[in-house]
Amino acid sequence: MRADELANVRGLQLFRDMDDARFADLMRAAYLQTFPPHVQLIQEGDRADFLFIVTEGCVELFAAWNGHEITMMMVEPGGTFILAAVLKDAVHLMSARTAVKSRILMIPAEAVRGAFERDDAFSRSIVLELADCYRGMVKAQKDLKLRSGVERLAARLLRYDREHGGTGTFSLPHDKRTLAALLGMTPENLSRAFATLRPYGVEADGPNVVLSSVADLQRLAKPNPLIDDKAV
Amino acid sequence: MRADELANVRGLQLFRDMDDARFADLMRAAYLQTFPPHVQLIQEGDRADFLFIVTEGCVELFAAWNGHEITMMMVEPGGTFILAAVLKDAVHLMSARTAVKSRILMIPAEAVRGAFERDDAFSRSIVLELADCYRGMVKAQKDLKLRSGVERLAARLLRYDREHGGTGTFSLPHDKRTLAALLGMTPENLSRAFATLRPYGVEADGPNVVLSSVADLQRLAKPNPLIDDKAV
DNA sequence: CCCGATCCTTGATCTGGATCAACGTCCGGG
DNA sequence: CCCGGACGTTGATCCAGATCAAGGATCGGG
Repeated sequence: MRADELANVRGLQLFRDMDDARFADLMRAAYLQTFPPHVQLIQEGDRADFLFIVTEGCVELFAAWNGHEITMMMVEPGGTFILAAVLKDAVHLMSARTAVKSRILMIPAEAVRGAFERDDAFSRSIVLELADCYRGMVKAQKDLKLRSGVERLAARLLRYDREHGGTGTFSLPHDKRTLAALLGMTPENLSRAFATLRPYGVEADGPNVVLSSVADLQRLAKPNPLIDDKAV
Repeated sequence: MRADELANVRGLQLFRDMDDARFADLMRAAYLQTFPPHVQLIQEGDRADFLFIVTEGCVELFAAWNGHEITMMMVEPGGTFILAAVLKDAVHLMSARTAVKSRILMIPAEAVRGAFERDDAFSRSIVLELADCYRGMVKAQKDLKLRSGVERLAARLLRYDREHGGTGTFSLPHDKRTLAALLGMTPENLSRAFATLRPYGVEADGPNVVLSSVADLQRLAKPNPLIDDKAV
Protein backbone atom coordinates (compact mmCIF):
# COMPACT_ATOMS: atom_id res chain seq x y z
CA MET A 1 0.00 0.00 0.00
CA ARG A 2 1.36 3.37 -0.98
CA ALA A 3 1.91 5.97 1.71
CA ASP A 4 -0.57 8.45 0.24
CA GLU A 5 -3.24 5.75 0.02
CA LEU A 6 -2.63 4.83 3.62
CA ALA A 7 -2.98 8.48 4.61
CA ASN A 8 -6.22 8.75 2.67
CA VAL A 9 -7.68 5.72 4.42
CA ARG A 10 -6.50 6.94 7.80
CA GLY A 11 -8.25 10.24 7.13
CA LEU A 12 -11.66 8.68 6.51
CA GLN A 13 -14.38 9.40 9.05
CA LEU A 14 -14.34 5.73 9.98
CA PHE A 15 -10.68 5.54 10.99
CA ARG A 16 -9.80 9.11 11.88
CA ASP A 17 -10.17 8.73 15.64
CA MET A 18 -8.97 5.17 15.89
CA ASP A 19 -6.14 4.14 18.13
CA ASP A 20 -2.82 4.08 16.20
CA ALA A 21 -1.86 0.55 17.08
CA ARG A 22 -5.32 -0.76 16.39
CA PHE A 23 -5.35 0.91 13.00
CA ALA A 24 -1.99 -0.63 12.19
CA ASP A 25 -3.39 -4.04 13.20
CA LEU A 26 -6.36 -3.60 10.92
CA MET A 27 -4.19 -2.57 8.00
CA ARG A 28 -1.87 -5.49 8.58
CA ALA A 29 -4.82 -7.85 8.28
CA ALA A 30 -6.15 -6.11 5.18
CA TYR A 31 -5.66 -6.83 1.51
CA LEU A 32 -5.32 -4.17 -1.11
CA GLN A 33 -6.16 -5.38 -4.55
CA THR A 34 -6.65 -3.96 -8.02
CA PHE A 35 -9.57 -5.30 -10.02
CA PRO A 36 -10.36 -4.92 -13.70
CA PRO A 37 -13.74 -3.46 -14.73
CA HIS A 38 -16.91 -5.50 -14.34
CA VAL A 39 -15.59 -7.94 -11.80
CA GLN A 40 -18.15 -9.10 -9.28
CA LEU A 41 -16.82 -8.63 -5.77
CA ILE A 42 -19.68 -9.93 -3.70
CA GLN A 43 -22.91 -11.78 -4.23
CA GLU A 44 -26.07 -11.02 -2.28
CA GLY A 45 -26.93 -13.82 0.08
CA ASP A 46 -23.28 -14.68 0.79
CA ARG A 47 -21.81 -14.19 4.23
CA ALA A 48 -19.98 -10.88 4.71
CA ASP A 49 -16.29 -11.77 4.99
CA PHE A 50 -14.73 -8.38 4.35
CA LEU A 51 -15.32 -4.72 4.79
CA PHE A 52 -14.58 -3.00 1.48
CA ILE A 53 -13.13 0.45 0.94
CA VAL A 54 -12.75 1.94 -2.51
CA THR A 55 -9.46 3.80 -2.88
CA GLU A 56 -9.58 4.25 -6.65
CA GLY A 57 -12.15 3.58 -9.31
CA CYS A 58 -15.83 2.96 -8.72
CA VAL A 59 -18.01 0.10 -7.49
CA GLU A 60 -21.65 -0.56 -8.28
CA LEU A 61 -23.92 -2.07 -5.64
CA PHE A 62 -26.88 -3.82 -7.15
CA ALA A 63 -29.61 -6.29 -6.33
CA ALA A 64 -31.59 -8.81 -8.30
CA TRP A 65 -34.89 -10.58 -7.92
CA ASN A 66 -36.85 -12.76 -10.25
CA GLY A 67 -34.65 -11.95 -13.22
CA HIS A 68 -34.65 -8.16 -12.85
CA GLU A 69 -31.64 -6.25 -11.66
CA ILE A 70 -31.45 -2.80 -10.15
CA THR A 71 -28.58 -0.51 -9.25
CA MET A 72 -28.68 0.54 -5.62
CA MET A 73 -25.73 2.95 -5.52
CA MET A 74 -22.29 3.74 -6.83
CA VAL A 75 -19.41 3.81 -4.34
CA GLU A 76 -16.61 6.22 -5.14
CA PRO A 77 -13.09 6.56 -3.70
CA GLY A 78 -13.21 7.07 0.04
CA GLY A 79 -16.47 5.20 0.27
CA THR A 80 -16.99 2.03 2.22
CA PHE A 81 -19.52 -0.68 1.63
CA ILE A 82 -21.03 -3.66 3.40
CA LEU A 83 -20.32 -2.16 6.80
CA ALA A 84 -23.72 -3.08 8.22
CA ALA A 85 -23.51 -6.70 7.12
CA VAL A 86 -19.99 -7.04 8.52
CA LEU A 87 -20.97 -5.68 11.92
CA LYS A 88 -24.05 -7.86 12.18
CA ASP A 89 -22.08 -10.85 10.88
CA ALA A 90 -24.92 -11.23 8.45
CA VAL A 91 -25.50 -11.97 4.84
CA HIS A 92 -25.12 -9.42 2.02
CA LEU A 93 -28.32 -7.74 0.90
CA MET A 94 -26.63 -6.38 -2.23
CA SER A 95 -24.11 -7.61 -4.75
CA ALA A 96 -21.13 -5.53 -5.86
CA ARG A 97 -19.09 -5.26 -9.02
CA THR A 98 -16.42 -2.88 -10.24
CA ALA A 99 -17.66 -0.37 -12.77
CA VAL A 100 -14.16 0.52 -13.88
CA LYS A 101 -10.67 -0.64 -12.94
CA SER A 102 -10.56 -0.16 -9.17
CA ARG A 103 -8.29 -0.44 -6.19
CA ILE A 104 -10.09 -1.92 -3.23
CA LEU A 105 -9.00 -2.33 0.35
CA MET A 106 -10.50 -5.42 1.93
CA ILE A 107 -10.47 -5.77 5.71
CA PRO A 108 -11.45 -9.16 7.12
CA ALA A 109 -14.79 -8.97 8.89
CA GLU A 110 -13.36 -10.68 11.95
CA ALA A 111 -10.77 -7.93 12.34
CA VAL A 112 -13.37 -5.21 11.94
CA ARG A 113 -15.63 -6.75 14.55
CA GLY A 114 -12.67 -7.21 16.86
CA ALA A 115 -11.70 -3.56 16.57
CA PHE A 116 -15.34 -2.60 17.04
CA GLU A 117 -15.43 -4.54 20.32
CA ARG A 118 -12.16 -3.22 21.66
CA ASP A 119 -11.77 0.32 20.30
CA ASP A 120 -14.38 2.71 21.66
CA ALA A 121 -13.44 5.55 19.33
CA PHE A 122 -13.81 3.22 16.38
CA SER A 123 -17.24 2.03 17.47
CA ARG A 124 -18.36 5.66 17.74
CA SER A 125 -17.02 6.45 14.29
CA ILE A 126 -18.95 3.48 12.99
CA VAL A 127 -22.11 4.99 14.42
CA LEU A 128 -21.59 8.18 12.46
CA GLU A 129 -20.73 6.31 9.28
CA LEU A 130 -23.81 4.10 9.60
CA ALA A 131 -26.00 7.10 10.35
CA ASP A 132 -24.75 8.67 7.11
CA CYS A 133 -25.45 5.48 5.19
CA TYR A 134 -28.95 5.29 6.63
CA ARG A 135 -29.75 8.89 5.86
CA GLY A 136 -28.38 8.42 2.37
CA MET A 137 -30.86 5.62 1.82
CA VAL A 138 -33.72 7.72 3.16
CA LYS A 139 -32.84 10.49 0.73
CA ALA A 140 -32.59 8.02 -2.14
CA GLN A 141 -36.00 6.64 -1.26
CA LYS A 142 -37.51 10.13 -1.21
CA ASP A 143 -35.86 11.02 -4.50
CA LEU A 144 -37.23 7.89 -6.12
CA LYS A 145 -40.77 8.01 -4.80
CA LEU A 146 -41.39 11.75 -4.90
CA ARG A 147 -39.88 12.81 -8.21
CA SER A 148 -40.39 11.85 -11.83
CA GLY A 149 -37.52 10.63 -13.93
CA VAL A 150 -36.95 14.01 -15.55
CA GLU A 151 -36.97 15.72 -12.16
CA ARG A 152 -34.52 13.19 -10.76
CA LEU A 153 -32.15 13.79 -13.65
CA ALA A 154 -32.43 17.56 -13.31
CA ALA A 155 -31.73 17.43 -9.58
CA ARG A 156 -28.83 15.10 -10.14
CA LEU A 157 -27.25 17.33 -12.75
CA LEU A 158 -27.52 20.30 -10.40
CA ARG A 159 -25.87 18.25 -7.70
CA TYR A 160 -23.01 17.19 -9.94
CA ASP A 161 -22.52 20.80 -10.96
CA ARG A 162 -22.48 21.89 -7.32
CA GLU A 163 -19.94 19.21 -6.44
CA HIS A 164 -17.74 20.32 -9.33
CA GLY A 165 -17.65 23.90 -8.14
CA GLY A 166 -20.85 25.23 -9.66
CA THR A 167 -19.23 26.35 -12.89
CA GLY A 168 -22.05 24.98 -15.00
CA THR A 169 -19.61 22.71 -16.81
CA PHE A 170 -18.73 19.20 -15.76
CA SER A 171 -18.56 15.69 -17.06
CA LEU A 172 -20.73 12.82 -15.94
CA PRO A 173 -19.09 10.51 -13.39
CA HIS A 174 -20.51 7.40 -15.05
CA ASP A 175 -21.49 6.34 -18.51
CA LYS A 176 -25.10 6.98 -19.40
CA ARG A 177 -26.20 3.39 -19.10
CA THR A 178 -24.99 3.37 -15.51
CA LEU A 179 -26.44 6.78 -14.77
CA ALA A 180 -29.79 5.58 -16.04
CA ALA A 181 -29.72 2.56 -13.75
CA LEU A 182 -28.67 4.75 -10.84
CA LEU A 183 -31.60 7.06 -11.47
CA GLY A 184 -33.95 4.12 -11.71
CA MET A 185 -34.76 4.46 -15.40
CA THR A 186 -33.94 2.77 -18.67
CA PRO A 187 -31.20 4.11 -20.95
CA GLU A 188 -33.87 5.02 -23.50
CA ASN A 189 -35.71 7.14 -21.01
CA LEU A 190 -32.56 8.80 -19.79
CA SER A 191 -31.87 9.82 -23.34
CA ARG A 192 -35.37 11.24 -23.66
CA ALA A 193 -35.01 12.98 -20.31
CA PHE A 194 -31.88 14.73 -21.53
CA ALA A 195 -33.83 15.83 -24.60
CA THR A 196 -36.63 17.12 -22.37
CA LEU A 197 -34.13 19.18 -20.40
CA ARG A 198 -32.63 20.84 -23.48
CA PRO A 199 -35.08 23.78 -23.24
CA TYR A 200 -33.88 24.21 -19.66
CA GLY A 201 -30.34 24.91 -20.77
CA VAL A 202 -28.93 21.40 -20.48
CA GLU A 203 -26.44 20.72 -23.24
CA ALA A 204 -25.08 17.20 -23.15
CA ASP A 205 -22.36 16.14 -25.53
CA GLY A 206 -21.27 12.65 -24.67
CA PRO A 207 -20.15 12.71 -21.05
CA ASN A 208 -19.72 16.50 -21.08
CA VAL A 209 -22.55 18.60 -19.73
CA VAL A 210 -23.05 22.34 -19.80
CA LEU A 211 -25.82 23.95 -17.77
CA SER A 212 -26.46 27.29 -19.41
CA SER A 213 -29.50 28.23 -17.39
CA VAL A 214 -29.22 26.93 -13.87
CA ALA A 215 -32.14 29.03 -12.61
CA ASP A 216 -34.56 27.44 -15.10
CA LEU A 217 -33.30 24.01 -14.23
CA GLN A 218 -33.75 24.69 -10.52
CA ARG A 219 -37.29 25.82 -11.10
CA LEU A 220 -37.95 22.43 -12.63
CA ALA A 221 -35.93 20.26 -10.24
CA LYS A 222 -36.93 22.08 -7.06
CA PRO A 223 -33.79 20.87 -5.31
CA ASN A 224 -34.18 20.27 -1.60
CA PRO A 225 -31.35 19.80 0.88
CA LEU A 226 -33.35 17.06 2.59
CA ILE A 227 -33.07 15.03 -0.61
CA ASP A 228 -30.11 16.33 -2.54
CA ASP A 229 -27.54 17.42 0.02
CA LYS A 230 -24.93 14.82 0.85
CA ALA A 231 -23.89 16.66 3.97
CA VAL A 232 -27.30 17.16 5.58
CA MET B 1 -44.16 5.27 33.58
CA ARG B 2 -45.59 1.90 34.48
CA ALA B 3 -43.24 -0.83 35.62
CA ASP B 4 -44.07 -3.15 32.72
CA GLU B 5 -43.46 -0.37 30.23
CA LEU B 6 -40.13 0.37 31.82
CA ALA B 7 -39.21 -3.29 31.58
CA ASN B 8 -40.19 -3.36 27.92
CA VAL B 9 -38.01 -0.38 27.12
CA ARG B 10 -35.13 -1.81 29.13
CA GLY B 11 -35.40 -4.99 27.11
CA LEU B 12 -35.02 -3.29 23.74
CA GLN B 13 -31.86 -4.04 21.77
CA LEU B 14 -30.85 -0.42 22.23
CA PHE B 15 -30.88 -0.40 26.05
CA ARG B 16 -30.39 -4.01 26.95
CA ASP B 17 -26.66 -3.82 27.65
CA MET B 18 -26.63 -0.32 29.02
CA ASP B 19 -25.23 0.51 32.43
CA ASP B 20 -27.97 0.53 35.09
CA ALA B 21 -27.27 3.98 36.42
CA ARG B 22 -26.96 5.45 32.95
CA PHE B 23 -30.25 3.93 31.91
CA ALA B 24 -31.89 5.40 34.98
CA ASP B 25 -30.43 8.80 34.07
CA LEU B 26 -31.83 8.55 30.57
CA MET B 27 -35.26 7.59 31.83
CA ARG B 28 -35.22 10.40 34.34
CA ALA B 29 -34.63 12.89 31.54
CA ALA B 30 -37.31 11.34 29.33
CA TYR B 31 -40.94 12.22 28.87
CA LEU B 32 -43.66 9.67 28.36
CA GLN B 33 -46.68 11.06 26.67
CA THR B 34 -49.93 9.81 25.20
CA PHE B 35 -51.01 11.34 21.90
CA PRO B 36 -54.35 11.14 20.13
CA PRO B 37 -54.47 9.84 16.56
CA HIS B 38 -53.18 11.97 13.69
CA VAL B 39 -51.01 14.26 15.75
CA GLN B 40 -47.86 15.38 14.01
CA LEU B 41 -44.85 14.72 16.22
CA ILE B 42 -42.04 16.01 14.08
CA GLN B 43 -41.61 17.99 10.91
CA GLU B 44 -38.90 17.25 8.36
CA GLY B 45 -36.31 19.98 8.31
CA ASP B 46 -36.58 20.68 12.03
CA ARG B 47 -33.71 19.98 14.36
CA ALA B 48 -33.84 16.60 16.11
CA ASP B 49 -34.54 17.35 19.77
CA PHE B 50 -35.69 13.95 20.97
CA LEU B 51 -35.23 10.28 20.35
CA PHE B 52 -38.67 8.69 20.10
CA ILE B 53 -39.69 5.24 21.19
CA VAL B 54 -43.16 3.89 20.57
CA THR B 55 -44.49 1.94 23.55
CA GLU B 56 -48.09 1.68 22.41
CA GLY B 57 -49.93 2.53 19.23
CA CYS B 58 -48.33 3.24 15.89
CA VAL B 59 -46.47 6.11 14.24
CA GLU B 60 -46.21 6.92 10.56
CA LEU B 61 -43.01 8.38 9.15
CA PHE B 62 -43.60 10.30 5.96
CA ALA B 63 -41.99 12.82 3.66
CA ALA B 64 -43.28 15.48 1.32
CA TRP B 65 -41.96 17.32 -1.68
CA ASN B 66 -43.59 19.64 -4.11
CA GLY B 67 -47.08 18.90 -2.84
CA HIS B 68 -46.85 15.11 -2.88
CA GLU B 69 -46.57 13.07 0.26
CA ILE B 70 -45.27 9.54 0.72
CA THR B 71 -45.26 7.15 3.63
CA MET B 72 -41.77 5.94 4.48
CA MET B 73 -42.56 3.45 7.22
CA MET B 74 -44.78 2.60 10.16
CA VAL B 75 -43.18 2.32 13.58
CA GLU B 76 -44.78 -0.15 15.97
CA PRO B 77 -44.38 -0.67 19.71
CA GLY B 78 -40.76 -1.35 20.60
CA GLY B 79 -39.59 0.61 17.59
CA THR B 80 -37.46 3.72 17.76
CA PHE B 81 -37.25 6.52 15.28
CA ILE B 82 -35.04 9.48 14.44
CA LEU B 83 -32.01 7.81 15.98
CA ALA B 84 -29.69 8.78 13.14
CA ALA B 85 -30.69 12.44 13.21
CA VAL B 86 -30.29 12.60 16.99
CA LEU B 87 -26.79 11.13 16.90
CA LYS B 88 -25.64 13.40 14.10
CA ASP B 89 -27.33 16.37 15.77
CA ALA B 90 -28.89 16.95 12.40
CA VAL B 91 -32.18 17.86 10.88
CA HIS B 92 -35.07 15.43 10.40
CA LEU B 93 -35.33 13.92 6.94
CA MET B 94 -38.84 12.65 7.65
CA SER B 95 -41.93 13.90 9.43
CA ALA B 96 -43.87 11.78 11.91
CA ARG B 97 -47.47 11.56 13.01
CA THR B 98 -49.44 9.16 15.15
CA ALA B 99 -51.61 6.78 13.15
CA VAL B 100 -53.68 5.85 16.21
CA LYS B 101 -53.67 6.85 19.85
CA SER B 102 -50.10 6.20 20.96
CA ARG B 103 -47.83 6.27 23.96
CA ILE B 104 -44.47 7.68 23.08
CA LEU B 105 -41.30 7.89 25.12
CA MET B 106 -39.26 10.95 24.25
CA ILE B 107 -35.64 11.13 25.32
CA PRO B 108 -33.89 14.49 24.91
CA ALA B 109 -31.28 14.34 22.16
CA GLU B 110 -28.66 15.84 24.45
CA ALA B 111 -29.11 12.99 26.92
CA VAL B 112 -28.86 10.38 24.18
CA ARG B 113 -25.68 11.88 22.79
CA GLY B 114 -24.26 12.14 26.30
CA ALA B 115 -24.93 8.48 26.98
CA PHE B 116 -23.52 7.61 23.57
CA GLU B 117 -20.27 9.41 24.46
CA ARG B 118 -19.93 7.90 27.92
CA ASP B 119 -21.45 4.42 27.76
CA ASP B 120 -19.50 2.06 25.53
CA ALA B 121 -22.10 -0.69 25.66
CA PHE B 122 -24.76 1.79 24.60
CA SER B 123 -22.73 3.04 21.66
CA ARG B 124 -22.29 -0.55 20.50
CA SER B 125 -26.00 -1.22 20.81
CA ILE B 126 -26.61 1.86 18.74
CA VAL B 127 -24.42 0.41 16.02
CA LEU B 128 -26.55 -2.72 15.84
CA GLU B 129 -29.78 -0.74 15.90
CA LEU B 130 -28.57 1.56 13.12
CA ALA B 131 -27.34 -1.38 11.10
CA ASP B 132 -30.84 -2.86 11.34
CA CYS B 133 -32.40 0.44 10.28
CA TYR B 134 -30.06 0.68 7.33
CA ARG B 135 -30.70 -2.85 6.20
CA GLY B 136 -34.41 -2.28 6.59
CA MET B 137 -34.18 0.62 4.18
CA VAL B 138 -32.18 -1.44 1.70
CA LYS B 139 -34.84 -4.13 1.78
CA ALA B 140 -37.59 -1.56 1.35
CA GLN B 141 -35.78 -0.12 -1.65
CA LYS B 142 -35.43 -3.54 -3.24
CA ASP B 143 -39.07 -4.35 -2.57
CA LEU B 144 -40.15 -1.13 -4.20
CA LYS B 145 -37.94 -1.20 -7.25
CA LEU B 146 -37.98 -4.89 -8.02
CA ARG B 147 -41.59 -5.87 -7.50
CA SER B 148 -44.90 -4.77 -8.93
CA GLY B 149 -47.68 -3.55 -6.69
CA VAL B 150 -49.48 -6.89 -6.71
CA GLU B 151 -46.26 -8.72 -5.88
CA ARG B 152 -45.51 -6.33 -3.05
CA LEU B 153 -48.95 -6.89 -1.56
CA ALA B 154 -48.66 -10.65 -1.90
CA ALA B 155 -45.26 -10.68 -0.22
CA ARG B 156 -46.52 -8.41 2.52
CA LEU B 157 -49.51 -10.61 3.25
CA LEU B 158 -47.28 -13.64 3.50
CA ARG B 159 -45.06 -11.75 5.90
CA TYR B 160 -47.98 -10.70 8.10
CA ASP B 161 -49.17 -14.28 8.14
CA ARG B 162 -45.74 -15.51 9.13
CA GLU B 163 -45.51 -12.93 11.91
CA HIS B 164 -48.92 -14.00 13.21
CA GLY B 165 -47.89 -17.63 13.48
CA GLY B 166 -48.52 -18.79 9.93
CA THR B 167 -52.09 -19.85 10.57
CA GLY B 168 -53.32 -18.31 7.34
CA THR B 169 -55.66 -16.05 9.29
CA PHE B 170 -54.79 -12.60 10.56
CA SER B 171 -55.98 -9.04 10.50
CA LEU B 172 -54.22 -6.18 8.83
CA PRO B 173 -52.15 -4.01 11.18
CA HIS B 174 -53.27 -0.78 9.50
CA ASP B 175 -56.31 0.43 7.66
CA LYS B 176 -56.19 -0.08 3.93
CA ARG B 177 -55.51 3.54 3.10
CA THR B 178 -52.37 3.39 5.23
CA LEU B 179 -51.37 0.00 3.91
CA ALA B 180 -51.64 1.35 0.38
CA ALA B 181 -49.37 4.28 1.18
CA LEU B 182 -46.93 1.95 2.90
CA LEU B 183 -46.79 -0.26 -0.18
CA GLY B 184 -46.32 2.77 -2.40
CA MET B 185 -49.64 2.58 -4.20
CA THR B 186 -52.96 4.37 -4.24
CA PRO B 187 -55.94 3.04 -2.25
CA GLU B 188 -57.69 2.31 -5.53
CA ASN B 189 -54.86 0.15 -6.74
CA LEU B 190 -54.57 -1.65 -3.42
CA SER B 191 -58.22 -2.54 -3.76
CA ARG B 192 -57.62 -3.85 -7.26
CA ALA B 193 -54.54 -5.72 -6.09
CA PHE B 194 -56.63 -7.54 -3.47
CA ALA B 195 -59.07 -8.44 -6.22
CA THR B 196 -56.21 -9.73 -8.36
CA LEU B 197 -55.05 -11.95 -5.51
CA ARG B 198 -58.46 -13.53 -4.96
CA PRO B 199 -57.66 -16.39 -7.38
CA TYR B 200 -54.55 -17.00 -5.29
CA GLY B 201 -56.60 -17.76 -2.20
CA VAL B 202 -56.59 -14.32 -0.62
CA GLU B 203 -59.93 -13.60 1.06
CA ALA B 204 -60.09 -10.12 2.52
CA ASP B 205 -63.09 -9.06 4.53
CA GLY B 206 -62.44 -5.63 5.95
CA PRO B 207 -59.28 -5.88 8.01
CA ASN B 208 -59.54 -9.68 8.27
CA VAL B 209 -57.54 -11.74 5.83
CA VAL B 210 -57.58 -15.45 5.18
CA LEU B 211 -54.94 -17.06 3.00
CA SER B 212 -56.43 -20.31 1.81
CA SER B 213 -53.69 -21.23 -0.61
CA VAL B 214 -50.33 -20.09 0.68
CA ALA B 215 -48.40 -22.13 -1.87
CA ASP B 216 -50.09 -20.40 -4.80
CA LEU B 217 -49.48 -17.02 -3.22
CA GLN B 218 -45.83 -17.84 -2.69
CA ARG B 219 -45.45 -18.85 -6.30
CA LEU B 220 -46.65 -15.37 -7.22
CA ALA B 221 -44.84 -13.35 -4.55
CA LYS B 222 -41.57 -15.27 -4.72
CA PRO B 223 -40.71 -14.22 -1.18
CA ASN B 224 -37.02 -13.76 -0.54
CA PRO B 225 -35.40 -13.49 2.86
CA LEU B 226 -33.12 -10.76 1.52
CA ILE B 227 -36.20 -8.60 1.00
CA ASP B 228 -38.90 -9.92 3.29
CA ASP B 229 -37.19 -11.19 6.40
CA LYS B 230 -37.02 -8.71 9.23
CA ALA B 231 -34.35 -10.70 11.02
CA VAL B 232 -31.88 -11.15 8.16
C1' DC C 1 -83.57 6.28 13.47
C1' DC C 2 -81.74 8.90 10.07
C1' DC C 3 -78.08 11.82 8.31
C1' DG C 4 -73.60 12.81 6.83
C1' DA C 5 -68.96 11.51 6.75
C1' DT C 6 -65.48 8.25 6.00
C1' DC C 7 -63.74 4.27 3.93
C1' DC C 8 -63.61 1.07 0.45
C1' DT C 9 -64.62 -0.67 -4.09
C1' DT C 10 -65.38 -0.59 -9.00
C1' DG C 11 -65.35 1.44 -13.57
C1' DA C 12 -63.35 4.57 -17.20
C1' DT C 13 -59.68 7.03 -18.80
C1' DC C 14 -55.06 8.97 -18.94
C1' DT C 15 -50.03 8.96 -18.70
C1' DG C 16 -45.18 8.08 -17.37
C1' DG C 17 -42.19 5.01 -18.25
C1' DA C 18 -41.01 0.23 -20.11
C1' DT C 19 -40.36 -2.43 -24.07
C1' DC C 20 -39.40 -3.43 -28.83
C1' DA C 21 -37.16 -2.05 -32.97
C1' DA C 22 -34.16 0.42 -35.97
C1' DC C 23 -30.39 3.36 -36.89
C1' DG C 24 -26.20 6.28 -36.44
C1' DT C 25 -21.69 6.87 -34.32
C1' DC C 26 -17.64 5.71 -32.35
C1' DC C 27 -13.78 2.74 -31.45
C1' DG C 28 -10.70 -1.19 -31.11
C1' DG C 29 -8.99 -5.25 -33.46
C1' DG C 30 -8.00 -7.92 -37.35
C1' DC D 1 -8.66 0.29 -43.74
C1' DC D 2 -12.59 -2.09 -42.88
C1' DC D 3 -15.48 -4.71 -39.91
C1' DG D 4 -18.06 -5.80 -35.77
C1' DG D 5 -19.69 -4.63 -31.52
C1' DA D 6 -20.86 -1.46 -27.84
C1' DC D 7 -23.24 2.66 -26.89
C1' DG D 8 -26.50 6.15 -27.42
C1' DT D 9 -30.55 8.18 -29.76
C1' DT D 10 -35.09 8.19 -31.69
C1' DG D 11 -39.57 6.34 -32.95
C1' DA D 12 -43.64 3.22 -32.14
C1' DT D 13 -46.20 0.68 -29.11
C1' DC D 14 -47.61 -1.29 -24.74
C1' DC D 15 -48.67 -1.62 -19.89
C1' DA D 16 -48.79 -0.71 -14.82
C1' DG D 17 -50.45 2.30 -12.14
C1' DA D 18 -52.38 7.17 -11.37
C1' DT D 19 -56.27 9.90 -11.74
C1' DC D 20 -61.08 10.99 -12.16
C1' DA D 21 -65.75 9.70 -11.14
C1' DA D 22 -69.37 7.32 -8.97
C1' DG D 23 -71.58 4.17 -6.05
C1' DG D 24 -72.07 1.12 -1.89
C1' DA D 25 -71.13 0.02 3.05
C1' DT D 26 -70.31 1.21 7.67
C1' DC D 27 -70.62 4.03 11.71
C1' DG D 28 -70.88 7.79 15.02
C1' DG D 29 -73.72 11.71 16.32
C1' DG D 30 -77.76 14.45 16.42
